[in-house]
Amino acid sequence: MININILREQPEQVEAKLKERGYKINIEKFNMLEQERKSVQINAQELQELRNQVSKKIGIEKSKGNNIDDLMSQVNSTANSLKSFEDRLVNIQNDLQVFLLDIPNIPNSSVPDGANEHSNQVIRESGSARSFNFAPKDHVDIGLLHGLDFDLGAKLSGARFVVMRKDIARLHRAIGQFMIDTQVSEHGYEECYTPFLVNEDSLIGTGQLPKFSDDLFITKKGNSDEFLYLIPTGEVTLTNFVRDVILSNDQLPLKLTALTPCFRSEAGSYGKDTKGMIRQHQFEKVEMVQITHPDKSYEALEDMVSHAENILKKLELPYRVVLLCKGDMGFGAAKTFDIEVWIPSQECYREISSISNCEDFQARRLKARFKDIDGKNKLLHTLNGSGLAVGRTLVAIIENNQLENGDIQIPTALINYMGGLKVISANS
RNA sequence: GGAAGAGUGGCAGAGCGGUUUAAUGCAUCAGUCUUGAAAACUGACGAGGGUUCGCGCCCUCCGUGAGUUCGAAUCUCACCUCUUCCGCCA
Repeated sequence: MININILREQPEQVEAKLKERGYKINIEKFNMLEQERKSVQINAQELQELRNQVSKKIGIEKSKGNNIDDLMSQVNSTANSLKSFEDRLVNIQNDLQVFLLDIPNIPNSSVPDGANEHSNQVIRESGSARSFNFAPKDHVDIGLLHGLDFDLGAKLSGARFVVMRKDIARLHRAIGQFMIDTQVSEHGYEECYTPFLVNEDSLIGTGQLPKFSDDLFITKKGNSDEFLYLIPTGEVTLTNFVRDVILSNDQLPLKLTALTPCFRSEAGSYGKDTKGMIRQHQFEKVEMVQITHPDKSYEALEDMVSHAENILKKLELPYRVVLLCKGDMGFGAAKTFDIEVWIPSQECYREISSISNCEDFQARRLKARFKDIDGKNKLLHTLNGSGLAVGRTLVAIIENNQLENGDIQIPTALINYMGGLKVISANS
């Protein structure tokens, strides 16, 4: 949620900045809502004050045994209009909230202009795409030899689900373990285990709701009308740790990580990446979250990018770091770096991590604050990023490390996690 | 799933229809004293919002949501969470 005060004071600037990221804000509507809110709120509060004072008097006079009829009629005469102003205030504040919750974050000034991914900037590349002396296969064909079974996934659950068996299943598990171990032991994150089902408040806090309910899976509790959402990312649970919390300065930064499954409906991506593991309804991801002092968040963003890069370096996978332009960023982000890994079969880089500084956008929704040295409560900054997506990493390893006979070479960093296995063989 | 009890400011804990501005203690912060610290003393000390150039004034919040009342932390109803016991269960 953007700062309503900035919207009040500099509506034109806000409008211009949001336009750059492709959002048209209705300033006229906002001004109307604000104007009404103001007058209704003042009226309501004045009547409340009157009621409070008269009620107090009634108590005093009554205890003295005096007649209170006049006071009673005085307060009763305003009761109806008080009720109506109070109701109107609730409604108008609701409308304002809905209006504000719909608005995406304002991009940081260091974010390049541009309407879509074509304007993203490649910051750096690492490693070079391996040259094959045979025609490399894609991970679906190689995976077929190793226990990667999309047909079985479809039978059990439908499209965009997969079953892994044998060495591939183990490799997948090894990747996740390796990643979270590295985040904890080398990068100083606190390991967490969180629920995978969350309530509405949590999703509003991180910005998935109310706007993007289409992208989520909803679960019903038995036959009751209670329901919970499956998390689309570990960001939701980890970031919501600080919802309604006031941290002290010495608790910052909070660095959290978790290996969680993620569930996405992928509504609106029909026909995109239909083959293979790139885009699944269910996948695993190691999430990094940092909760920082507002002065430190951009430093933390750079750190988090390096933390994700470190994983790819250890896995010896070629990748590049991309700075997203204004038009390509997610709803809550003020600045985002994507890390893309080389996928030989597609001869292109594909997103394997996305790391964002949300500044105080989520913190305002979450009421996540800290007590500054001046004793005032101020909003924190929240950052999140993948470190990394496990399924896509598996794809990258399968394809980049394939041998001509269909075997897959295990990256050195994972050999211990594979019980010493250096190659997984198609015949085993 | 059943039974009983409980949810009040950072923590502990009083208040159970009006003169409360939520007592008191601990913790925290500032000051006095001290070479310094501790102790003692003095004072400050929840959150959000409205309005004002500012001092300030005002509103809302005692698990959540409805309700009763001129007036609710206090009464009623529903829900949530926690504790204890019983049942079931990985």
